[in-house]
Amino acid sequence: MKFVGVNIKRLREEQGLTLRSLAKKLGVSASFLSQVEGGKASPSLVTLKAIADSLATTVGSLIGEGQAVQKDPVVRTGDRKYMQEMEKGIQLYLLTSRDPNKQMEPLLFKLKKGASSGPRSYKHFGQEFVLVLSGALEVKLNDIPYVLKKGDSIYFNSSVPHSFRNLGTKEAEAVWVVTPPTF
Amino acid sequence: MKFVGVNIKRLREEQGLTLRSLAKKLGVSASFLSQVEGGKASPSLVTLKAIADSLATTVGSLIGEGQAVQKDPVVRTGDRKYMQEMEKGIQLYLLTSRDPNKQMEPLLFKLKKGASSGPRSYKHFGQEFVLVLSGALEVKLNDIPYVLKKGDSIYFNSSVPHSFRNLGTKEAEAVWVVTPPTF
DNA sequence: TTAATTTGTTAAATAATACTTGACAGGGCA
DNA sequence: TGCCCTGTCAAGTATTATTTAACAAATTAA
Repeated sequence: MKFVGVNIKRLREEQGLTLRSLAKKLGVSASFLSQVEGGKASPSLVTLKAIADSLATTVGSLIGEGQAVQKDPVVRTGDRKYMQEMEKGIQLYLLTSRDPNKQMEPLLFKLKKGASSGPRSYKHFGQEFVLVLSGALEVKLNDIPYVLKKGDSIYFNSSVPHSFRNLGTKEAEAVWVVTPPTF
Repeated sequence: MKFVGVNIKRLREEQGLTLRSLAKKLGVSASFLSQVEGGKASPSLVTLKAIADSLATTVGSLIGEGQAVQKDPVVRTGDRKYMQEMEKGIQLYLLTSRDPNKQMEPLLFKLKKGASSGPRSYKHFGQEFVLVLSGALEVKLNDIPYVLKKGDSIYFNSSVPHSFRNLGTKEAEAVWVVTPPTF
């Protein structure tokens, strides 16, 4: 796992840290850190976590998870790819092109008047962010209802049971960003 | 690092995999996998990566990165916390409350007429998503300009040099989601 | 200039632990 | 009953994570 090292080295240098100073903070030898950076040694999970914390980043970042390069990064209003209706009256549009290395999945979420999603059983870990663009949306987390109007937003863990419902009298639109990507 | 194990176990069971079948796919012993799941042993980085791949997830997810529980998940339009002007005429508002375990950072991005950000030197790894809510925005990636109008969106790696500029004649608004969080 | 620190890197030794083998009890099913 | 499969544990082995110590090159101080 050499790619771990180069990232550590870059971050460390960017933060003006010396090999020894970082090593001291971590409680490991500078020599070992050097070997890790050079790909000549591979740290244990706990040390890697300590390194990530010290550099104010995540283990995932350090091992290069989600480092895709997009060819055509833009999705135009008219070119949004439509997902199947997940529930009656609920439409989803992809706001990015397909890419297995994406870290998040931005979607446009349209709910017709009265439409609601059943309580999604959590599939895997992750987090979600929703910003209401128009209309009114009720988001339930653990059966606790939150009413969101235009401009309101919400952030939560995907692991808590959650559902959406359009409360208003017209269609509701929202930006919905999920991590990690599921589509 | 016990929390690694429980996540593996849950995912494995969700996918209907037996301890031995998964172990065989990974090339490790079922016994060892059991110990890992039970927190009695800690896998090496490469094994953990293999596990993550086999379970169609990420190492970050497995070690529980970004598994926060938010107390008050909602941010109202009026309660958005204002960030300092990063550049002249550019305003940032937080769309979430502070939480060290967030995986992404959703921001509201307001650029006055003519405002532009200098080319951000990349600080660390990550990805960004921008959706234009009003006005027109020029995003430059590697000196390649993309003009985004209302409803257009863009997704790219933070590591490529990028900058923003308001092309229009009035203020431009955009949702800006960054991963991992920097604020 | 010269000496004294501090930088990153390497080789070899050791301490730790990742991983295996083999055996066990319990459950499902013929 | 018997057979096969499940997950778990103890003890051993093999691997490797980590340290110690020494080095050359670059910096800083005098």
